[in-house]
Amino acid sequence: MPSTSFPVPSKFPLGPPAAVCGSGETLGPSPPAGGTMKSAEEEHYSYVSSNIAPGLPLTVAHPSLPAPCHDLQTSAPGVSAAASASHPSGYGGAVDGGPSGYFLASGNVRPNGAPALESPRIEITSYLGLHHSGSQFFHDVEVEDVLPSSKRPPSTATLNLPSLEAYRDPSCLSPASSLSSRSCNSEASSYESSFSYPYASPQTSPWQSPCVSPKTTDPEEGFPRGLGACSLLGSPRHSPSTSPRTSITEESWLGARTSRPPSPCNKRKHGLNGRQLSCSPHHSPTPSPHSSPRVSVTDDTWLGNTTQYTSSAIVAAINALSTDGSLDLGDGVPVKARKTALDHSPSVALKVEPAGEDLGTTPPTSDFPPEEFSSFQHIRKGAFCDQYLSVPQHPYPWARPRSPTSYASPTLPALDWQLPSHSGPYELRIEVQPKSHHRAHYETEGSRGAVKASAGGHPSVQLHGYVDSEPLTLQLFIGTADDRLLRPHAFYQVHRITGKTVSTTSHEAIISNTKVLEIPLLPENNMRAIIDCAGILKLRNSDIELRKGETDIGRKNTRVRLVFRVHIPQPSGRTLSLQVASNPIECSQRSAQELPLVEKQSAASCPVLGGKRMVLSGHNFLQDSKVIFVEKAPDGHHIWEMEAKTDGDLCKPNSLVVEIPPFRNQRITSPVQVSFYVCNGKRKRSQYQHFTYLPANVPVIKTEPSDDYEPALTCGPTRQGPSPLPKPCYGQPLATPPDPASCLGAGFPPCPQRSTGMSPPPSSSPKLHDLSAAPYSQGVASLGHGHLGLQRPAGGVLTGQEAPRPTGVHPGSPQLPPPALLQPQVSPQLSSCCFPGHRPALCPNSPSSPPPPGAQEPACLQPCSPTRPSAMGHQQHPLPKVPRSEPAAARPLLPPEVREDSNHSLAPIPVTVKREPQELDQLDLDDVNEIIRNDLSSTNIHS
DNA sequence: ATGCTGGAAATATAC
DNA sequence: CAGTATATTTCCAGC
Repeated sequence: MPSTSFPVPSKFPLGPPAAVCGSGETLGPSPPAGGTMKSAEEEHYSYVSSNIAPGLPLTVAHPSLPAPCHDLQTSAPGVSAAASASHPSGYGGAVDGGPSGYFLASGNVRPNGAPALESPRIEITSYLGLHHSGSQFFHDVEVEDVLPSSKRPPSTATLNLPSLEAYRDPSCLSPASSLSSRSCNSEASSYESSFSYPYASPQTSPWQSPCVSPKTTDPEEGFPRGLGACSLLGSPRHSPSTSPRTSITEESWLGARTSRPPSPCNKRKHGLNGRQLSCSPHHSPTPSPHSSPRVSVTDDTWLGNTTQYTSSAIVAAINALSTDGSLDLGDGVPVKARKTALDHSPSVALKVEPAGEDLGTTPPTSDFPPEEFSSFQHIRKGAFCDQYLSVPQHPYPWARPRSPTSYASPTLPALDWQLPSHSGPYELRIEVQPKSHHRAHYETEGSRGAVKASAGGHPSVQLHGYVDSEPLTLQLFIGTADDRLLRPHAFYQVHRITGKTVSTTSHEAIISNTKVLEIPLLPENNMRAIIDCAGILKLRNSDIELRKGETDIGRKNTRVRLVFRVHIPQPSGRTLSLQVASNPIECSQRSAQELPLVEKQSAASCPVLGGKRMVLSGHNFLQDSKVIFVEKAPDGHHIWEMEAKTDGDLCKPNSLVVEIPPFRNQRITSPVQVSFYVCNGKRKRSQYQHFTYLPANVPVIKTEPSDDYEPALTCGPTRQGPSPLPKPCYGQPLATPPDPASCLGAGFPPCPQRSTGMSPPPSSSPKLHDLSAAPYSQGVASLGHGHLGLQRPAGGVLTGQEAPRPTGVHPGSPQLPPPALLQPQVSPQLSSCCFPGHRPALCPNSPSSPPPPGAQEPACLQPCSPTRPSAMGHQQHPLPKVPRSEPAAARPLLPPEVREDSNHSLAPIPVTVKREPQELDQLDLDDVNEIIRNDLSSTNIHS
């Protein structure tokens, strides 16, 4: 099929497309490629939609849903919108945020979207700013400038790439690009689905736009492919496998990029080298097969080659597109990869990204394939925003007409915004939680299937309170599961599963570098969807970490949450957005087999005297497992640590009985939140579980602590009571998510919505706090600890779980926290920040950069308003906040506790401070510092 | 033949 | 800087 499309190799026409849009153009290209390519059927759904989306309103609602359709819609629009918006604002985030809140009124703009979209375009500007890096996306121009011609051209389209890459991050472009490439590359192999994304592109990020557009669109599927196509180009060599590498391109580009050099790069390269070849710049590498994927990376590198690439890439791409493309690719690529690749060739292409880049730049144009492009283009243009989504989507003929719907809102809230799970009569709830373990698959592997429910079957989500007859679209993406605010996970992407065993139709879309699965919610099904179409794809850490804007590290950052969103059109013309996150899911093979996991705890609280027994339910408990209770200071330091007695005889792999130790201070007058974790050895610790000590005398009533949990937990409803077993507290958890409602809430703090309603409520408020707190805490803690969450103690908010992270998984986060947090959340801000400076990267990175809090915050506030996009709010908070939040969350809490603690005096029990924790923290810190360093260095370079 | 797994070797990183 | 411990990725093989 595709081939045809390809037709133009030039295809890369993407370029053209892009052109269309302007920035979008970039996208355009991609789409084409992708779109076309795609193959398939599956995709088509998407495609269609996508396309539509832009054009159409998503809304989707419509019946169309029926199938595929919906796809598009929604998301896209929203996204786009947002994206666009963002740009303008700044970075993406902003954009979104900008918008307003959730609701957005789409109305305004949206519906048509067009208008709105355009605005978004603005983004372009941004890009520019970004420039290259950022630019990735678009930039054709930019690219050109920057890049050597050779490269560019080929790549041209470039944009695409970005997009692809984009997958996630927006961050920075440039670097990203490289990254992306990698990603791409890698993907390539895998690709298929994924591909679409370009992952890499981190940059893209920025706004989405970049990404968005291109990718977005379709990401996946089609579009993406498009991208892919592009990529392909790039890849040339790789094409086969490597193609992906395209990345190379990127890297090459970068040259600078180098900056990043950081480890990742190195690693990769090495890797490549080692393995494949790579390295070399050119493709040469091509290396081997498999590796190929990686190789790509290597390639990436390399550079200069770009040119070469280009051509070759192009060729490759073409081939690919053509169909199959198979051809080429073949080479190195491992079988699997190949297959995929081929099929997807497009995908591959995508991967190529690099090429994309180039391409992007260039020319696009031309070629576009057929109609589609046009379509796309149109769409895009119109939409803009759409970008994301749409684009890709496809043009395919098939595509259906979309309906119209509604979707309007261009401005859907950014994915890193915290949204409530319920508002007014509506509640988005996860009826069946996913299993706590799901081994994610790499691009180089075949799918490992859909996420399943612990009791068999699959997770299910239902929207309660919706009485309209219009179908809606349920969005699903992979979110983080750490104690910071919920945001798209940089190292994991949702993977659409199709086949005989899948009963739920779905469509992929890429929003701001994050793959989003769109699933129809039909009134006839009581607005309930069985999620049997969602797998989890793991992106190589090295590919993601190189992205410029990326501040998180992948190592030991293997837990995710399924995040569901639904956008409900309101009579007022606005759109109400609800979100709920699942319990955490451990995606690492190793971690799943070795790390203890606490799913439930029979008690959530107990009087300071302790002595009660608590039953922990979970996995990987050993006879010698230890349960450590910890009280953390706001800054993350462990004020008190106590090993609880366990009954070895009663220990089973799935359950552990512990005796709650007495708290160090028997005189507390208010509940104190502490944490505990199960330790199977040095680096084998479970996540932190929340626990609350109650004043001995006081009959405390509050439940707050539990709030979040409570629902879930409830465990100790009373707290004290250890009831055996209560529910699952989800200990893990990440907290929030667990509860449906809660989850969101947390995020938002600001938000009104929830808050409004909720705030008061335990959960909500708490949550909010949590979130904020958490971030901060971490921030504060700076490092390691992070967990401050605990602190919240008072509040009882439990964040979810934190992990005792020995590792530092989040390391980055913690420290970076600020940055990291910022980015995500703040997006807007960041965006803005970034934009201006480009440095998006900087923002993130620079720790220092504290974000312009002011700005952000403001934003936040707005969001807060219920309707609004809380997004901002939280985003901001996070960022700027570090400070703030902390204050808010942490401090509040702290005060009490802290005081007491500090006083110790009170505390009868001597406080024992373990160092380990600290060590851990240190580790984290180190990691963080390293990251920061890298970022800075890269930054400098750029500058 | 394909997709989904579970295992585990090969690598890459962290200590 | 080398060696060891861990974590991540890639491969294999079975169903």
